[in-house]
Amino acid sequence: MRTGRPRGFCVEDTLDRAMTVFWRLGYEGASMSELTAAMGINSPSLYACFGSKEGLFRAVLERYDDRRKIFMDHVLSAPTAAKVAENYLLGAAEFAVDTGGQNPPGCLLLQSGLSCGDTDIPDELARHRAEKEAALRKRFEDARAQSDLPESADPAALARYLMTVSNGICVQAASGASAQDLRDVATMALKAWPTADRKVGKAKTEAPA
Amino acid sequence: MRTGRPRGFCVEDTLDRAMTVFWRLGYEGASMSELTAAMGINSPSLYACFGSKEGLFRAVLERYDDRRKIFMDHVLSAPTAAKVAENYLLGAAEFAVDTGGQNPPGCLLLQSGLSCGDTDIPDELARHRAEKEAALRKRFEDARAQSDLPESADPAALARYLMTVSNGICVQAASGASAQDLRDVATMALKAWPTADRKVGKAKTEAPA
DNA sequence: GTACTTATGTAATAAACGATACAATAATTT
DNA sequence: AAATTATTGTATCGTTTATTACATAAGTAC
Repeated sequence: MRTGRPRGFCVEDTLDRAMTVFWRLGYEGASMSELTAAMGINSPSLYACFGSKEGLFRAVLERYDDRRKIFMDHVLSAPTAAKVAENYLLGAAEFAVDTGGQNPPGCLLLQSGLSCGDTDIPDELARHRAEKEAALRKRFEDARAQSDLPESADPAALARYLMTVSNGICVQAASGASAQDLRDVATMALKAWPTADRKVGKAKTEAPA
Repeated sequence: MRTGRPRGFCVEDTLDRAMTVFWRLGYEGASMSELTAAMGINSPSLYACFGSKEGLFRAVLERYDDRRKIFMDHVLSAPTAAKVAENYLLGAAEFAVDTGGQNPPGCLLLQSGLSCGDTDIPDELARHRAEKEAALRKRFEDARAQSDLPESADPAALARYLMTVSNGICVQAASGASAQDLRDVATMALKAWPTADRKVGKAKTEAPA
């Protein structure tokens, strides 16, 4: 068994509390004293466990990703590309206003460091966001290969579109938009989703669903 | 005339340089030493002129608004609501990647302080964004009153939708998206724009101006 | 029980932060 | 020319920042 004095706190719990602080105040705005206070530990314990402030933040990011992965897996497993898009945007709308736990509305990947002073945190966050976009793109490539999307559709553009709206939704949530506001935005954005190709010589209008 | 030793620098020039720093590093990430270095003045001059770091930032915001107002006036003066939406989103796409001067891609109203430590900067920025949204909403209310928008259209929801996409575009730009990427996103988002109501038995469509 | 190993709490570290005191300077006003 | 007034450069203020020494505590291994 592991020797030495056992750790007196639960790593996951402290990460959740640190996440809330980073989320609310941003990476730079979150001071070590605020973090240790929220986590209920002293700084030496924090440094022994996470190495540095940046190390703590990366651990928080990893935990955040774990949670988002559950959501993304659910989204990506939808039967059609259109349903993937719908699940993603409506899910993002719900997620953005869900202050479950004590997290502020919005998205950690945006709030914690869209811009930053001395570190490469913004790049790191952009990379995480790009990963989500890549997952969507791949899903849409598959969909097109299976004729679930028209040939004229551009999987990368569709994925980017969804990410753009999703990020916008997070910003709106952080600014105080309501759940219904964001659902409406998501629903409207989905109206732009491509339908089957229409070839020349065929009827160009279609009845609304 | 004004007595005393004259100021040795141009206020507007220094504001532009400070804007770049805030834009790139965020409100908190921008240190006074970095600001004074970029502005080419010493801290006493800065404090004499702007009062404090926050005072400087608000002056920068005001200058930023002046510039955006020119853009918004142009957008709002478009003849139809649909054209307003198109000008706004495509304009946002151009603006977001335009690093004219030395500004980073994106939008100051997002990058400089989506989250922040000790000040109410995020609220202040949200208020500025809300003003833009309100201007759009008002324009769409007028449009609906003039039957330029269907009666079923919700001006507030339309304005919020555009702001959401616009904010998302700014985030994408800050993450390195290309101008063409963003134009494509804007174009796709515009596909969701409402067209004339179709009522049963009555033709409500009208010829475009 | 003694040695070893890891974690904890207190207190302190150097560096950076935003903000000024002060004397010198450069203009207008009388 | 003397008095007044605002700006400038240098150098520094007290705080706060992230990060550690160090002695003590709490476990396992022998």
